[in-house]
Amino acid sequence: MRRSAKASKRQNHMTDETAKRDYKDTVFLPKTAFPMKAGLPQKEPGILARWQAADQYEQLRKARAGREKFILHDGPPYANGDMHIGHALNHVLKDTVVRTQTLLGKDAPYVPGWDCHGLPIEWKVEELYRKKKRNKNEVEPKEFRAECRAYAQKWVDVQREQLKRLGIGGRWDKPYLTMRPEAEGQIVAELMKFAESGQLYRGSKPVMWSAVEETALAEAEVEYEDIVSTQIDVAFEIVDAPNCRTIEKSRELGHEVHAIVWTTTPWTIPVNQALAFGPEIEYALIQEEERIDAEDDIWVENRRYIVATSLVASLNTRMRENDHQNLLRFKVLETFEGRQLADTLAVHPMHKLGGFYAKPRPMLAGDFVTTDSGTGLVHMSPDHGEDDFDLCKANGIDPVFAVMRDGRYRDDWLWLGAGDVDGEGKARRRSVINKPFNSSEGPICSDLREAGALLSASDDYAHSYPHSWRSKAKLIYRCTPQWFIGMDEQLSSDATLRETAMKAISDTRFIPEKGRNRLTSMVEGRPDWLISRQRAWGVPIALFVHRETGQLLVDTEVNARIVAAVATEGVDAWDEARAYFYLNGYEAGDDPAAMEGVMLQEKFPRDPDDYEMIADILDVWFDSGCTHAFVLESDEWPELQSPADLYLEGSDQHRGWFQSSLLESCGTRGRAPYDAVLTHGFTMDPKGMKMSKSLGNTVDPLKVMEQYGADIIRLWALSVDYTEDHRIGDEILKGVGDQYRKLRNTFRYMLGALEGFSDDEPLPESAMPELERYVLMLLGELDAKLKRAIDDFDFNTYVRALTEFAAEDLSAFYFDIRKDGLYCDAPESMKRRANRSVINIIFHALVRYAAPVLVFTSEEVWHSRFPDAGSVHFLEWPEVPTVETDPARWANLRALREKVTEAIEPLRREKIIRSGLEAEVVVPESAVPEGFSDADLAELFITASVTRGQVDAVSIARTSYSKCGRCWRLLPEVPEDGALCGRCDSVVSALDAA
RNA sequence: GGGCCGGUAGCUCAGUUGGUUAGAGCGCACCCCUGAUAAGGGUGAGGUCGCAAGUUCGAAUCUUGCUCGGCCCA
Repeated sequence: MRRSAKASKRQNHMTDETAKRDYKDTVFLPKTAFPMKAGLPQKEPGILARWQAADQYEQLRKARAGREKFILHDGPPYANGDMHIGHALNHVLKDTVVRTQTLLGKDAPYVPGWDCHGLPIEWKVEELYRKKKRNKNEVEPKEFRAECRAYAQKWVDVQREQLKRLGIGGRWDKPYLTMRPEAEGQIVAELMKFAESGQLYRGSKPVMWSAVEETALAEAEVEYEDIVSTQIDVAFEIVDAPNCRTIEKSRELGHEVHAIVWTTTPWTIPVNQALAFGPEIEYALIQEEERIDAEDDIWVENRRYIVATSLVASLNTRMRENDHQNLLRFKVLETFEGRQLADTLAVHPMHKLGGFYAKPRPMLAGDFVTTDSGTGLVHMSPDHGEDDFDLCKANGIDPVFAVMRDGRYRDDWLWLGAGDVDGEGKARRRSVINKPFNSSEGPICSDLREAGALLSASDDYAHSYPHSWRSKAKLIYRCTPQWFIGMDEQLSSDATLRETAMKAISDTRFIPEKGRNRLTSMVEGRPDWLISRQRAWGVPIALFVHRETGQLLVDTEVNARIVAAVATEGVDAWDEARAYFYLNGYEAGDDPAAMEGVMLQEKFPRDPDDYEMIADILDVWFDSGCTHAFVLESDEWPELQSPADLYLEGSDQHRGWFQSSLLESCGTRGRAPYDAVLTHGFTMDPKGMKMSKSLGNTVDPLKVMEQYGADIIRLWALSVDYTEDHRIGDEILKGVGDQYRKLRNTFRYMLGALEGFSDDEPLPESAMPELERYVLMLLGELDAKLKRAIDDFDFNTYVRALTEFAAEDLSAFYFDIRKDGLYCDAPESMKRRANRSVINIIFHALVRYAAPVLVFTSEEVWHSRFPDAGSVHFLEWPEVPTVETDPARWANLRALREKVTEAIEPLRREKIIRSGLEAEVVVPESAVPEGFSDADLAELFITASVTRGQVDAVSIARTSYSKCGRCWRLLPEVPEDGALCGRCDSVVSALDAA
C-alpha cells in the first residue's frame, strides 16, 4: 500500500535530517511591491495629478509631432448638469479611439467642446429669477445673456473635472465652447454663407409652439405625454360637388349633404380653411337609421352625411356613447371613391358670421388621410398642422395667423376674438390650450351645437400629445415667420443641398454600417431646415431685411462688418445702436463726402429705419453644426484639421449633430465634415429598461468611480456591445470587477516573475524552447487581432481577446507550466532565461495593449516596473517577434492536455491523487502530435510522467516516485520524500556555495 | 400611431453564405494546491437561441405575425 503524502511527510521529519531543511528560501518566488488590491478610487486621483503636472496632453502632441494625424472631433455635450452614464460611455469610447490611435503611433489630438447656448440654460436662469422674484422681461438682454453665459461656464467647469476624473485625455486647458466670441463670430459667418448663396429664406410654418413660454420649440424640447382630450365630430355642409354624382343626386332630391370631420383639437375649428380626403379611400353617403327620444333636435330629417365607409361603425359608436338619450345609427346608402370629391366645396359651420367664415372650404386630396381613426375626412388649418400647411400651400391657401403668441385668438378674430363675450359680459376668449375652452361644454362646442354642426362631443379621448419639456404645458402647432435653409434649392454646384448631402453620406464610413441607412432616410425625407428661434440666449440671425420690399440684404461688406464685430465682442454686438455702422461702414455722424475713396452707394447711406434688424436667434443645432468650421478649421487649435476622421456620438445624433454638421458643411463646403461616423447605443438598467430619475434606476458614473474606480467604468464601457443598447447594474459591474482583477493579477504575476530581470538576460527567439516559441506565436496572433479590432473600432473584441489571452493562454497554460522552471531552475539556466525573456516581451506588449483601456492601472503597472520611466501613454504599439510554429500541432497538444486533466479529476476526487504532479499518465500514442518527447509531455501536462501506449483513452496511476523537497516534483531520482532532485541539488549547492 | 434597430447560458459576448450533440470568458457548484494566497489550477452543471406559424431534407440563421425593449419621428 502506498503511503499517503501526509504520512510520508511526518515520517521524513522523524527520520531524515536533510529532509528537515526548509527549501523555501532557495526557491525564486515572484517578488513585487505591486499590490493585489487595486484601491482605484484612492489611487487614480494621484495618477491624474501626475499627468496634469507633467502636462501630458501637450507633451504627447510634441512626441507625436509630424506623425500621421487622426482627428476625432468631439461633439459638444450640453453644458447643463452633471455627467451621466451616457456621457461616461461616450467619452470613454472617444478616449479609447484617441488612445488606441496614439498607441499606433499617430498624432491623435482631442479637443473637447461644449454646447452653451439654448433654451434649457435660459430656463435655468429664468428659474433663478423667479426665485428672486425678478421679472425676466425687466432684465436687459445683455445682462440676461451674461447670466446665461456664467451658468453655462459653471457647468462646463463641473463637467470638465468629472471627465478628467474618468481619465479622458484631452486639451482641457482650452476646450471649445459655442459661446466664445470667436465661435459666435464664425457661426454668424457660416450663416452669411447660406444667405449669400441664396439657400436662406424667410418663410412661415407651423412650428411646435408653447403658449406658456411664448416660443417655438425644437424637436428635442418636446416630450409626449398621455392626456385626455375632447373629441368632436363636426358637420360641414357641402355646397357643390361637381365630380360626385352621389352627392349631387342627393342634393337634387332636397337633402342637405354634410361632410363629417373629427378632431381632438376643437380650437382649430375656428381657423379651419379646407377639408382633406383620401383619393383612394371609399366613402359612404349615410343617413340616420333610427333615433330614440331625440331631445336636441339637431337631427334634421333631410340630412345626409359623408364619411369613409370603413369608419361608419366607429362613428356610430361615438354617436351612441355621446348621448345615451339619442340612440342613433347611421346606415350606408351608397358608396363612392374618394377622388370624386375633387373640387367639392363645403361651408364652415359658422359661415353665417361672414368675413373669414363666409368663403367656401374646398375639399382637397391628401395622401396623409387614413382610415385609422376619425371619419376619413380631415379638417385643415394651415396655421396649425404640418400636413395642413403643406396641402393648403400647394392649393394657394395661406395661413391667417389667428392665434397669438400667448395662445389666444387675435383681438379682431370674428369668432372668439377679444370682443366675444358671453351672456354675462364675460370674455369667452381663452388660451386655446385651456381644457375647459375645448371641452364639450366650452364656447366652441356650444356655438357649433347651436349651429347644428356638432354631431358628437366627448371629453374622453386618451392619446399621446406633445408637451413642453420644461413647462410641461401642452403645445400647439402655430404658424410663425421663421428662417429656413432650403433643402432643394438648385445651387451653383448644380446640385441641391439634399443631393450634396446624400452624396456625402455615400462617401462616409459608418460604424456600425446600419447608421448609413438611418442618416440617409432622414436626409432623404426631411423638410427644409428650420434654423430660427425666438429667444435670447444664442447667436443672432444677424440679417437685415428691407422693410418695403421684404428683401433680405445680401451685401458681403455688411456681412463682414457684422462677423468681425461678433467675433470680437460676442453676440451682444448685434445691437440696434450699431445698425447704421453695419449698414454703411461708418458712423451716422460722419460725412461720406468728406471721406476718401468713397463708393457711390456710400454717398447715399442706408437708413436703418428702412431695414428690419432680425431679432431671432439661431437654433443651437446650427451652432453645433458649425463646430467643424470654428474648431477644426480654426488656427486656435493648430493640432486639428478638417475634415475629421471620425465623429462619434449616440445614435440619437443621426437626427442631431451628425445631420446638422452634414447639412452645414455640405451647404457651405460641398462635403461632409467627417470621413467616418461612429454611433453607439444607449445605456439601460439591468433589465434593459430606460433609466430615469423617476424610476430610480439610474446609475451615477460619479458614484461608480467612487466605489469601483474609473478603470472599472472604462472596462465596462469597452466590454459591452456599444453598437446596440446595453446594460449596467451592480451584477454587471461586479463581473467587470472580476475581469479587472484577473488582468491585474496577471500583471502582478509578471511583475513578480520579472524581478531582477536584467538587460543581458534575454535570449533570442531562436534559442528558446518550443513552448516559448509557441507562446510568442500566440502573442503575435493576439497582436494582429487587437490591431484589427482597433481598425474596426471593435473594443469589445479587443478587451475580450486581451482578457482571454491573459486568463487562458498565460495564467492557466504558460505560466502554470513554467512555474517550476521559474521557481526552481538556476537563474542562468537557458530555460528559465527563455521563460523570463518571453514574460518580458509579453509584459511590454500587454501593458501597451491595456493602456487605452485601463488607463490608470496600466500606468501603475508600468511605473511599478520602471519607476523612473515616462508615462505608459507615450509608448507605441509593441513590435512582437514573428515566430513560425505549427499551430495545429499545438492545438492538438492542448486538446490532449485537456483529456489528461479530465482523466486526473476522478482520482483526485477519490483522494488517490492530489496534485497532478503525482500522476503517471498513459496517453494513446496516436493522440500525441509529432515531435514531443515523453519528458516534454510530462512538463506540459505538469505530471510526474507521461508514456504513450497502444490504448484508446488516457489512463492515470499514482506515481511511486518520491517528492523533491524543493520543487515538489515526484521523480525517480529522488531517493525519498523531501530529498532533492538532481536539478534542485545543483541549484541549492550553488546557492550554498555562494 | 409610423420608420429604424435589437431580444443566444446567471452576466458580458461569439455564432462565417441555413448543415453534425449552439460556443467562449466570467460567475456558480465541487475538487486540488497553499511557493501568484482576499491569489493559482482542475472538473462540472447551466440555453425549447423572446413567442408562434411558415419555407426547407435541415433554421439561432430565411419569411410572416405577435411580444418585449430601445432610438428617432408623429
